[in-house]
Amino acid sequence: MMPERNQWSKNFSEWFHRVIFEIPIYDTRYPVKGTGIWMPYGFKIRQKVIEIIREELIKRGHEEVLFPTLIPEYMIRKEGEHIKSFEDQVFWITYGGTSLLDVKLALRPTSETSIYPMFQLWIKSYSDLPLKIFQIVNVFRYETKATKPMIRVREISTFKEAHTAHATKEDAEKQIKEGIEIYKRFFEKLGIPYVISIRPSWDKFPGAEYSIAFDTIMPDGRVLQIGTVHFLGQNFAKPFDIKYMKADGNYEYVWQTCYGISERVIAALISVHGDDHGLVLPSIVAPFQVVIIPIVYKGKEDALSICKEIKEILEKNNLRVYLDEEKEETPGSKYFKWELRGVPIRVEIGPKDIEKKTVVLVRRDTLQKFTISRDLIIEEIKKLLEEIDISLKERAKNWFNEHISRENDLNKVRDILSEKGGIIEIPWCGRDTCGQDIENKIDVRVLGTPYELYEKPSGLCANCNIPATNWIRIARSY
RNA sequence: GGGGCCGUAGUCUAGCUUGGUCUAGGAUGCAAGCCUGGGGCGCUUGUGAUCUCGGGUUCAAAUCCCGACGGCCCCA
Repeated sequence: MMPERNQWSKNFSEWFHRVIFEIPIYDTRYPVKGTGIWMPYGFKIRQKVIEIIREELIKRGHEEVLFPTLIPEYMIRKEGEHIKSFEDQVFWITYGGTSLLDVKLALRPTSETSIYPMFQLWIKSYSDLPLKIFQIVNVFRYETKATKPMIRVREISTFKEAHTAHATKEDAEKQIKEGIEIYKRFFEKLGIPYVISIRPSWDKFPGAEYSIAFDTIMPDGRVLQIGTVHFLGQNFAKPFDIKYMKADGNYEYVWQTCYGISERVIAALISVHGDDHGLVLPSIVAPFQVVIIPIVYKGKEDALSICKEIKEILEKNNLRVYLDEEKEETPGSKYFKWELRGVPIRVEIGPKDIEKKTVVLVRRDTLQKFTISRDLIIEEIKKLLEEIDISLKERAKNWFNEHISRENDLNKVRDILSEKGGIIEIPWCGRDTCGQDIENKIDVRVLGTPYELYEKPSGLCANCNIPATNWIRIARSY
């Protein structure tokens, strides 16, 4: 019987708290608002996710670096629009020991202003370009609103930011496309559905020419931004004086891009695949892909040795396996525990199986049980893992698509968003004032216009009735 | 930006309105033992809270007041 998704969708906030706390993945009890601790199981998931994005970036010519956490005040203030927007969110270090610092130090809220002064030193000629680097670090933002574990935090513990510099505008725009491709592959590997939108001008990254963002839909219908790609033009190159010498001996400012993702991706990963029993992890990120539960009766302890043999065989075939040998815990209790943790496949081995040389396989997504011959275990498990991964992605995709629609009537939009949430596309005139008017009128967030090719709407703007020029996506968001 | 709610063992919670019977009750967890073991078994015993912190009111504060810290919700 397929596990239900009632708690998961109707009581998502509670569901989320429960799974991250009980598994445990993330402990929120640390006494600083908006911070938390990655527990071993959560850390393993995080590690897998990081491995994937790192590999994708390196494959496409990015090199990993590590910058300091502290940014001197004069540096963070160099780009006007940028600091204006982050001003209220910066944590400042004002003391060194007992003495007041002459130059205040910011805890990076993001790293443009710490990285670009070094770009200025590193980039001399066109042969230094393109420069493509990334780092995975923590960043700090003084959130004033209510914080939420992994989703709105004051210390973003897992911030992957890539920064690139190019000789021409065209090269930089090509880089934007590559950044988007990298993220698409990344989210597809994790099975997280998304839409890509060009953010409205009033919501772009401070200092950018334009911003493109990936959004997913959480089980409660609210939208979560899980990745952003920004075209910086020469907006930072000028204040930071990042110039290169062209072949003809003249100097030109570089063209830049940056793109980032954070642990919100992990929140999304955990959420989109879950059900009322807990997590369901795609095999690519599951800390354990298989858990073995021995069913040991008194006087029939030989199940354990067979379990150990099977564990070894599976591990030799590059599977991540956990054998739950805990003696005090009943099998039933173990089933619940490992279902909560989202292990894709459970193997049960008891006296009946030993007698018949079989094992029982249970898949986490559907909870279906199969009895198979012990000799076939490797093939069967590999096949089943693939099937589970495919059906997880499909289920997530289908659910996502059911939560995207098109409407013309703003009142209806408001009703749909408060009932089931999701993303709604409406025809729009393209004017900022009108877009912001929509946000205020029905208390929603404008995600932006579709990035991927779309036919244009033919009718009138859903808000102001002048001819529409594009679709605009709106949602309630985190 | 504005308004509201909450903080009691690891976790969830009773008690707070009307201060005294609270030596703070329960469930769950944890530990030991018995019994079990193919879906959270049962029983026994034990463990665990200076009632978030600081200040105030009072003969007396988990309970009332103020502040800080932390958690949550709603509105713009």
